Amino acid sequence: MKTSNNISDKPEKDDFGLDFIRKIIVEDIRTNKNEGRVHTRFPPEPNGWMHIGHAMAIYLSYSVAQEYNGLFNLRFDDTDPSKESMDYVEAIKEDVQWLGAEWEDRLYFASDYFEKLYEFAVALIKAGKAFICDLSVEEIREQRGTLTEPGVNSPYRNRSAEENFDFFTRMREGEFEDGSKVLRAKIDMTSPNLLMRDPIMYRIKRVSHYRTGTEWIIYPSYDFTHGESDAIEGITHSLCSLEFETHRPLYDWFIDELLALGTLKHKPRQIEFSRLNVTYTITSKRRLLELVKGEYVSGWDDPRMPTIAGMRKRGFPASAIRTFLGRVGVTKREKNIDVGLLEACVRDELDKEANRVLAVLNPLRVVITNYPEDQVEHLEIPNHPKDESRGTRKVPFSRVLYIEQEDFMEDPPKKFYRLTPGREVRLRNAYFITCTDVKKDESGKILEVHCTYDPNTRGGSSPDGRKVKATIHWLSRDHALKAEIRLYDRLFNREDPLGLLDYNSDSLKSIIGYVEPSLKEAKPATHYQFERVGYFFADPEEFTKKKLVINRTITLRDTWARIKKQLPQPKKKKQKIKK
RNA sequence: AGCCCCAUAGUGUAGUGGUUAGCACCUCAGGCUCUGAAUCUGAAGACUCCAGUUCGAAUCUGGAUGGGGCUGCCA
Repeated sequence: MKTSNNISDKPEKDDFGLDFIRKIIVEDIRTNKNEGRVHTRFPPEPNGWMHIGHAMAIYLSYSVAQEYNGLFNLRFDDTDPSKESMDYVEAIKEDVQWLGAEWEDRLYFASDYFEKLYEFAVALIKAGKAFICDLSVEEIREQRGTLTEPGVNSPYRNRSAEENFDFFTRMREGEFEDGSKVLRAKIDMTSPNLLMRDPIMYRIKRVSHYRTGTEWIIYPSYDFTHGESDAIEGITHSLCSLEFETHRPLYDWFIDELLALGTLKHKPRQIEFSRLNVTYTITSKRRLLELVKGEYVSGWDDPRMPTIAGMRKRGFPASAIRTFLGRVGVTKREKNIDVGLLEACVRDELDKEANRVLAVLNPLRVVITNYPEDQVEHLEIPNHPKDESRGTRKVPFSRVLYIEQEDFMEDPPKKFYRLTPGREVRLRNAYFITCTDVKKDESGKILEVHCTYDPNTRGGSSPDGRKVKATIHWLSRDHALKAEIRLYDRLFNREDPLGLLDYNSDSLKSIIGYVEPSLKEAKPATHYQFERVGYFFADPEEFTKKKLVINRTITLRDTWARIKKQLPQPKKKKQKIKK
C-alpha cells in the first residue's frame, strides 16, 4: 500500500467507460482521500428475504471493494426488534455467500453499537443538538408540516441540555411508557427536506431484541444508526439505492456534528444508485408475501420467486446472476431490465457448465420393427459435445423407444422437418430411423409409431454421407427412469405485474417424465441440459435416488416455436385471430 | 404544490467540445450444424424539446417537457 503517489503523471482518462461510482472511487484514490482506502458494506435488515434487487446491491459493493483492493463488510442493520430474527440473519448470510461476496471476518451488527450510539446521542444532547420530545406520534406528524408548508417547532424543543440528558437517561432506565417520549435531533422545522425537520433519533420500544434481548428498551432509528455505523467501521463509500437520496443531508448532518464534537473521526460518503427492476417480476415485499401466504408459491424459496434463494433452487448459477448484474450496469436512471437478459445469461453459463443427457417429457412410443426383440445396445454418448474432457456415458438402446410427442406429426406443415410418415430422421447419437406406420386407437389417437432403422448408421452418421434434416432425442422405454419434473415458467404473465392479478397460473406444471438411467447416479444440485429441451437442475433438497425431483431452470431457445406461431393456424376450431 | 434526482435505438449501457454516436440483449434475414441449441455473418433501430455559448454541442449554460423520490416513533 505504501507505493509512491505520483498523482501528476497519472493518465487522466483511465476512468473511461466506468460507471459513475467507480469514477468517484478512482478520483478518491487519486487524491488520496481516506488514505486511498476503499471500504464498502452491505447493510441488510434481518427481516426478510433477499431478492434480485439486493443481489445488485451486494454485488456492487463487493465487487467495487475487490476491484480497488478494498474491504467489504456484511452488517446487519437491526434496529427494529419487532420484525427481526436470527433466522433471517442466517438466511441472508447464506445468500450473500452464495452470490460470492466474501466478508471474511467482518460480520457486524448495528446492535453491537447500541452502547456507542447511546454515547453519541448523549454527546449530541449535551451539545444542544438533540432534545427529548413528549409529543405523541400524531402530534409530531401534524407539526411536521407538509411538502409545501413548513413545520412548527415542538414546545419541548428548548429544554435545557441537563433536562434532556436527565430524561434520556431515564428513558433508557425504563421510566417512561412506550411512545411517550422520543429523542429528536434539533435541526430545522422549516427545511424543505422533511427528513431534516427534527427527525427522531430514539424511540421507546419494550420489545425483546433477537440479539440484545431485554437489555435495551430504547432503540435508535435508521437515520441515527446507519451513517454512524458506517463511520465506526471506517466505511469509505456507502452505496445505497436512490430512495435514500433525501436521507443524505441527514446522514451528513449527524456525522458532521459528531465530527465537530470529536466523537467521530471518520466521514464516509453515501452514494446512491438506481435500484434494479426486472420485467415480469416483482420485488415488493408485501406483494411477494401475498403470493406466499396465499400459497400461490411453495415459499420464499420457490423457484419462481425473484429471491436469491428461489433463483438458487431454480438452478440459476450465481455466476450467471453476476454477469447479468455486470451487464446491467450502475446509473441513477430508473431501470426496468428485460428478464430475457437474465435468462440469456443463465443459458450462456449453463451451456458451458451443464452435461447433456436425454430425457423425454411427453413420451410417444416408437417401435423399431427391424430391431431384434431382445437386443439391447449400450451406446457411448459424449457428455458435452463441445468439451471432450467431460467424457462419455453409456445409454441403452432397444426395440421400443420413447420420443417426444411433438417430434412427430402425421400431417405436418411445410416447415416441420422432424419425424413424419415416410421420412428419415436421426435419433441423437444413435441411428437413422424411417417412419413406416402409425398405429391409432378407434378415436384416432396415435398410440405408437413404427419405424425401421438403418444398422449402418450406428452412432448417428451414415457411411454413404446421406443427410437427414432433423435429429431428435429418444429413450429406451424399458430402461427409462421416471422423474418428477417441475416445469417452471415466469411467475407473472404481464411485463409490468401488479401482483396477484397477474399471477401466471401456468407458471408451474409438475409432470412425470422420463430420463436416461445415468440420472440415477446424479447428485442433488447439479445442472443438466436435457438435449433439445432445456436446462434442468436436480433439486438441492428433494432429489434422491428413489425419487428424481428435477426443476426446469430454463428452456432452450426455441426457434421452432416461433416459426410455429407464424404458421397459418390449423383450422380445428374456429379461432378468433387476434391483432 | 415545495425540495431533490433522472433523460442516448424496444430494453440496458458507452460516449467527458470535432466519432460513419460504440456495445449487449431483443427483433429480422442468411451461413454452419448429430441439439430448430450453440456458433458465425448481415440488417433494422437512438441523442426529449427550445434557446444560448462556440468555427463546431449527445457533450457546456438557461428554460421547457416528461419520468421518479420525499409528509413511519420502518429500513
